[in-house]
Amino acid sequence: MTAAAPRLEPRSETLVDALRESILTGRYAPGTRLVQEDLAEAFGVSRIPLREALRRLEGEGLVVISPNRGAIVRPLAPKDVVDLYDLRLALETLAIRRAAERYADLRESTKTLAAQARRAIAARAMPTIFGLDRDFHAELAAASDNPHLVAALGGQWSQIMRVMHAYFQVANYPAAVWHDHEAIADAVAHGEGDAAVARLTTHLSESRDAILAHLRSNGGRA
Amino acid sequence: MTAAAPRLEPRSETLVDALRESILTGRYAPGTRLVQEDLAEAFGVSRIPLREALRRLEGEGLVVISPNRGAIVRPLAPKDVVDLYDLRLALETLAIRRAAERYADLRESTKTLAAQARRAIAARAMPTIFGLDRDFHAELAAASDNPHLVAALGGQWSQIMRVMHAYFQVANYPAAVWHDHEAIADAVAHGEGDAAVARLTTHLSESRDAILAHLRSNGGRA
DNA sequence: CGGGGATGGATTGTATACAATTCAATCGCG
DNA sequence: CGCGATTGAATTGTATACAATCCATCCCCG
Repeated sequence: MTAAAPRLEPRSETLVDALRESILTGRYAPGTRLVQEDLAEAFGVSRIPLREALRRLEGEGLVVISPNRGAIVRPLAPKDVVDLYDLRLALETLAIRRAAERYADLRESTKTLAAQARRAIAARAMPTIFGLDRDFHAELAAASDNPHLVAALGGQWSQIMRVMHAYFQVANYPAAVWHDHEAIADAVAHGEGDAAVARLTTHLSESRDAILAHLRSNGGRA
Repeated sequence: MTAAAPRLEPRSETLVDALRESILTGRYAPGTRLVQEDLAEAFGVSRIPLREALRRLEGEGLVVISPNRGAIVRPLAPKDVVDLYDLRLALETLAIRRAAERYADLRESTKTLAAQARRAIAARAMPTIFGLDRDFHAELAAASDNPHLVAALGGQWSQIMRVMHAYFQVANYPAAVWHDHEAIADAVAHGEGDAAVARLTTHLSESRDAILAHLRSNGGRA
């Protein structure tokens, strides 16, 4: 297992995931210059697939590429946190409204969602928790039956993860998060869009404020 | 001057614009295979910058790339029109709300917007009209002072343009469009978010329904 | 005839090599 | 001593060449 397994997918695919991971976890801090040759050597590939990976991350908003000047990890100011959560609220509100409209078709998946939330309350390992949070919101998006919305939310989620990681390195997930998730899932399952949206609104506001408070106390650097 | 002027920007930059244009205008129809070598020869470049251009268009949702199978122009079904307009309404609603909140800071640009709309009523050339419509909504997005929202809307706009082009090849812009724009701009300029959103909602619904009716009568292919 | 597997052309994926651009440090001139 | 031009290393952008993959066709065997 130490030797590389034979590749099934193109290098640029795995590169995107590896680079994204490195950025989300803060291994490459905001503002860091991403020199193509260095990265290529680090990942054991040539610059060609690496450049494509950077282009895709640019599309996700994780890196900024200036022509002839190279790529940097996108800086992240407190205002970005506010803006991102504002946008996310609008998108997830739409997702919930559409999901609640078709709740009859969703009985199974919403039950799964709520059960997942309840199980998550017991979880402790940080990567697991991140994954569960991500999965919950991804499923919620999928329930909207709007692929374009799903894509838009997927793109934003990378940014959100970056923000959350900066925060949750020190603090722990408040248990309230999972109760919010359960409440949202239940409301959607009963077609109560307004209730679900209301809960989501406070859910996101609290997350955002907690992150902002943490950032400010730490001195929001770039 | 017939010879190519010295390039200022990288080839891939101009390529993205050229390819996007070709897709938006329908020169490359939905579902068309985009063979790298053919395109590279057509544009007089190698495949390397072309591949990067395709990656960026993938990020905009204009093309779909399957590993080892190549790229195609993204298909566009009637449901996509519904989903896109649903998403667009949510995004522009947020833009308007935020813009209306800071209307005091926006006096100049909203005046420009409204004036632009009035001038547009007289316009006749199709490319001009498209540009004016695009500019209006882009300025509206910018007025929100949320760069992430601007980026999200910018990505969606490519899709919208594709949809609109399919429609407006035969029909003409109804003059009502510009009156809607003017009304929206005025409402924003006075901080009346609700009124602006209401007008936007009908504006988009009408556009969407007109496009759907046209698509259905023509037989919605791919 | 009918189906499973080999085979070759077409196409994508990647490495290497080279050209073009940027940026900073240095030099020359006033 | 100050300031603009110059030069060169570092880095990005692109072309060419080659390897890997896919897909349709054909062949062989039942």
